[in-house]
Amino acid sequence: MTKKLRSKTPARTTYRHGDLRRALLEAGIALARAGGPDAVVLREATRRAGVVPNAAYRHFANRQDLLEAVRSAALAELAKTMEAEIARMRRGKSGAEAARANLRAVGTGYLRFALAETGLFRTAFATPEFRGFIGDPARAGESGLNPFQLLSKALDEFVGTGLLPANRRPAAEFLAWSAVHGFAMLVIDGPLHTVPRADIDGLGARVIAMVEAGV
Amino acid sequence: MTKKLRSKTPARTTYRHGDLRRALLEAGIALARAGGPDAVVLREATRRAGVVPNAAYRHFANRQDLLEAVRSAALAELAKTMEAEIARMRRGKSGAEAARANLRAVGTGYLRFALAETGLFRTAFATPEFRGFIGDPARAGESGLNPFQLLSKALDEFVGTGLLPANRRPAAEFLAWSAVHGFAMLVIDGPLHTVPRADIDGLGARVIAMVEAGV
DNA sequence: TGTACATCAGTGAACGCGCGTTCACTGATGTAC
DNA sequence: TGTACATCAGTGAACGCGCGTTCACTGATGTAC
Repeated sequence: MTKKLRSKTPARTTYRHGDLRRALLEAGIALARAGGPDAVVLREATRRAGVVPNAAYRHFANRQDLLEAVRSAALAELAKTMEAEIARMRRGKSGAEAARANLRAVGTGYLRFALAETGLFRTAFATPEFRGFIGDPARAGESGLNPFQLLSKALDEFVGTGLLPANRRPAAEFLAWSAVHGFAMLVIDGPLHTVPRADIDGLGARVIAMVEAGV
Repeated sequence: MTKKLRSKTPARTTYRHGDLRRALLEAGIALARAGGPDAVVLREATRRAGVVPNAAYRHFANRQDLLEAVRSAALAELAKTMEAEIARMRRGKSGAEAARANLRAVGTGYLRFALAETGLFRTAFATPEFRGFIGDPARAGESGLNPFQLLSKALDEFVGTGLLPANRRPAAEFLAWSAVHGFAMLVIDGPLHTVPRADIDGLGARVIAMVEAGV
């Protein structure tokens, strides 16, 4: 089937849309970016794609199905942000120094995404069970690892370079994740919401230091 | 799809209800307990109170006003759970030992409430800004301190007994809170949801230990 | 080569849903005289 | 003491809202012959 590239603008001259699935997904992502998971409204996505509401049912089973696709995209974007931070902070380091930079980058990238793309971040985690989060390759970044796997890898490296005793390694992901995730929530939705960005960055660094020291 | 419970009511014999405000608030709390903030539906609260929907407007300005009242009640309950844990764990200790027990109790009580009263916990924090959370006496427990103040006090005691250098005290609330809050989220909504309770308690203790060690 | 036809993407219209909220009312109650 | 009356808690009916979803359709496209 030949795919025609069409703009996302509603003015369509052909009867067929061309790539409606992609257009709906992108509209959904835009909605999530602006307003979080509840803003991913099927009718609004079709409106933005310049199509009648029920046309969406040719490409998604229902609203939930669209939302899941948006979630996957959000997780992949989170992974990419983390990977970029890792590449940046790790440059020119090796051994224990690199391992430290790596773990910090994982936390920093996570926070960076949470603060810059709040709507997508909330969408990524807006589901009971974080379904499929751990070990779903569809939600990965460039490296093929999803956000959870990037964290795991960073902790493995901590053990490998002797920064973390092997007996404290199990489940350490959840300690680190708790601290950084909780901090993100306090900033996004909570009492730190109105604190200036520079102070937030400083506090974020202390959270990550707490993880390094306490894990 | 969960079936919505329509509540029947003891038929009223008088024209006046008697204490409709309290009845609506309690219905709201029950709804929040069972289903979180979105479940606090004005019409359902009036149904449970055995009253016509618009009767609620004699006692609350609107739905949001009712929700705020429910939120306050939820925060007060959280404070009480924390106070109970503090009383229990602190018994017979003094000095640094008491300070440690106190901080642990703050974290443990917070987690205990989050896991036992998930709906109320989510309701308590279901608002931009956690409005009024820090320093609002209406949301306090028996001691007159709200949850945030209980944490602050515990950290002050850490400084007082020499467990924490004074220069690291500022904003330490947010480090501790991040870790424990994030952990609660991972358990309630996240990948730890299906982990057995005993393991959760063990992990929770490690989170709190991480805070103690890393703060 | 042209053309008949099957396929299926998008249309048009309509649904039921439960919600929050507004309006004009009714009737029990407490109080002033 | 009784009674008129103001107050205001709760009633009854109705609204508009936007949503997700279903149904029967139309018409552009690719392919078999």
